[in-house]
Amino acid sequence: MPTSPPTLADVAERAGVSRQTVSNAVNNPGLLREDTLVRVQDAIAELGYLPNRAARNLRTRASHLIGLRINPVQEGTANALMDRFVHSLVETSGAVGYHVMLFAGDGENPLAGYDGLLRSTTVDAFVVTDTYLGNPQTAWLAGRRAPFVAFGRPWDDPSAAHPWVDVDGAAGAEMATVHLIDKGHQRIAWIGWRKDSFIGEDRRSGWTRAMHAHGLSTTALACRVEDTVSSGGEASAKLLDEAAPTAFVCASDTLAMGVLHTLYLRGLAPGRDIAVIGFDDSQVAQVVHPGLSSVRQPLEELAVEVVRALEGLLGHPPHVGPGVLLAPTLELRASG
Amino acid sequence: MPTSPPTLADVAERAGVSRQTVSNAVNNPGLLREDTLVRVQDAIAELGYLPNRAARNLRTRASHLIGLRINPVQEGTANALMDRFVHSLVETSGAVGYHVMLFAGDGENPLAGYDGLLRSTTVDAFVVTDTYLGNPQTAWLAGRRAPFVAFGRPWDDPSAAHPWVDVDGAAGAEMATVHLIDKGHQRIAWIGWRKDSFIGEDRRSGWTRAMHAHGLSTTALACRVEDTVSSGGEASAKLLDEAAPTAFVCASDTLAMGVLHTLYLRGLAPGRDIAVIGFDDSQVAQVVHPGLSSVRQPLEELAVEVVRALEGLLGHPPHVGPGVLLAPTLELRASG
DNA sequence: TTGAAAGCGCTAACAC
DNA sequence: GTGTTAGCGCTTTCAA
Repeated sequence: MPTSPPTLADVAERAGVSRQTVSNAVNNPGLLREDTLVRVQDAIAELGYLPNRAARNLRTRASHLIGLRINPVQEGTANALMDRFVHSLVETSGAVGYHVMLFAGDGENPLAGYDGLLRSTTVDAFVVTDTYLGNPQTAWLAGRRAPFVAFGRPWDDPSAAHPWVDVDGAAGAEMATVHLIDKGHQRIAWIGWRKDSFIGEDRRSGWTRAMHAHGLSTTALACRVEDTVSSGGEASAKLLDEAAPTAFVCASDTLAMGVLHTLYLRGLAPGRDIAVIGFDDSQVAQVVHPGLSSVRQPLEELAVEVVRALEGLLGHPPHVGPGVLLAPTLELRASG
Repeated sequence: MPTSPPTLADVAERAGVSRQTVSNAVNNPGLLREDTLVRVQDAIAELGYLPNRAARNLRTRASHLIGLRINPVQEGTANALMDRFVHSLVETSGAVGYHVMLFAGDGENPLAGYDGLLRSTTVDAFVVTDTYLGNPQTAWLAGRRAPFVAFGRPWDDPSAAHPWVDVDGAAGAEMATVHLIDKGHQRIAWIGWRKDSFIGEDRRSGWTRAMHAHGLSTTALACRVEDTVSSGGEASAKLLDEAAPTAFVCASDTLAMGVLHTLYLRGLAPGRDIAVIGFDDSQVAQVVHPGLSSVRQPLEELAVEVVRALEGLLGHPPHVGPGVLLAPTLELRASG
């Protein structure tokens, strides 16, 4: 920068008022007389004044920064929620004066990073996303009375008092299954994650619910595997051999890609011979031939709710609303 | 938070020294006598002291924040560089005491956001990524003497004096083409972007170079289209009809997915009948059947160079090194 | 409605 | 080596 930016004092001098009056013009314009306000605002505009963040942060004991820990990209999977979520969060929080600051998780210790940022008052609050890991952060943060909003329900502790926002995975799987039933399918298989995944079991319950509600049996039509393409491929091959399903609903697009792979090897056409629906509406689902139908999480809407919760948390007095559960949508393409 | 965190004064009192000595213990430990240092460090540890960021920022006139503008996710494409790059950047910059702060671009005005963050001294520097747009930011930032590092060469102004880091797209396309030539292909087609894309033309030149170096003709084997799956599909269909290529090198994985689509429709097996190589090594390339070979950008290494440049820029005195051009790698899968 | 005084927590400069 | 003084730019009393 050529020279240091103008300060409150510069504006005050130019407008012929005191520094406090300028501060009021910025933060409580209602307090000023009309003509004074105009004069100060003119001076602000002429000088291109903007309050110094560090000074304001020091004084108000707030950084207007939201901390978000990001994990390494999972190569070889179709997982790409974060990209969309992060962007939505940045947009939404920016609109109410907050910025998103990223920090890295080291995988080993999920708490790493949180503590330091809190103690150094670098961030005002956190958005915690990887609540599926068994969730030590949320408990720890809650114990520390640190403000945070979780993307993900407190599965293991329904009485948890922190604000959260989540997507109704069961409703998503149910929607996909009902759609297939409406198209005439009766033997609809489920390929999901291992039983220790709350999210996986939740999604699976939507499939079960839809099947049973329509008087259809789920026996031998489900399996639980690792979230990899090859697992999805093997699971679908086995199911095709042993249970002859006409459709698959999967807990992820990654698994669904495995199913498409198996169909391809067997000369079966997705959508025509066998229907396939994935989960998350990843870029992969969008560009793969012939198009993979998928349950799409409303991440934009979710970010709005997260920011709303954040505002409550950081308000005076702080306010914690009830958890918010959003309904996903079904993106239909040629596969289902 | 239950109570406000300890300050320098708290530590000083506990260690029986002055505040300045504690500050020195943190920032210039070499200045202290051994036993004093130990005493202060003990007090720091006992209290869990960490310097208050806002105060330090105010005093040192630095925020230790790097601004990164992110754009909306491009749905329907395979573009996913940012996710990997952002993570690498966060990790690398975190290691040297910087955090990455995100802000949103509004698409309309590419300068929006930059100015305010600069004037409010919210960030120390920027990392500018979307230099392909015609690049108004870099020129504007340079004119404003704002510290920034570009991911992307100053295509339109080779004399630009700002630090930049880029990936050698021509080398990537060349590598892919040479690989195909080594496998015996002679009629290798190029599907690239429209001519106004510097990056696209750069990558294309690698294909041309490899072909000519091996005495192969490029006539009628290239086309330039929009970066969409359907464009890639149509272009490859036309090329197959009119020029009978045995292999395709594409400027993006998105285009390559279009090629795979065409091959599928014609009953041609990728890799066996027709080879296909994409660009960027997206998740799509990794999970699609039967595996899409792709040129992979070394984003981790790139982030390291970006941070190195940033450190130079923010050092005393500031130092601007020459631009850095990194070589991509070739990820081979069944398609090529 | 406006201004004066104080201080957020820290570090740079200097005196001891 | 260590302590003292001053001040970064802002907002929050409180007085005028």
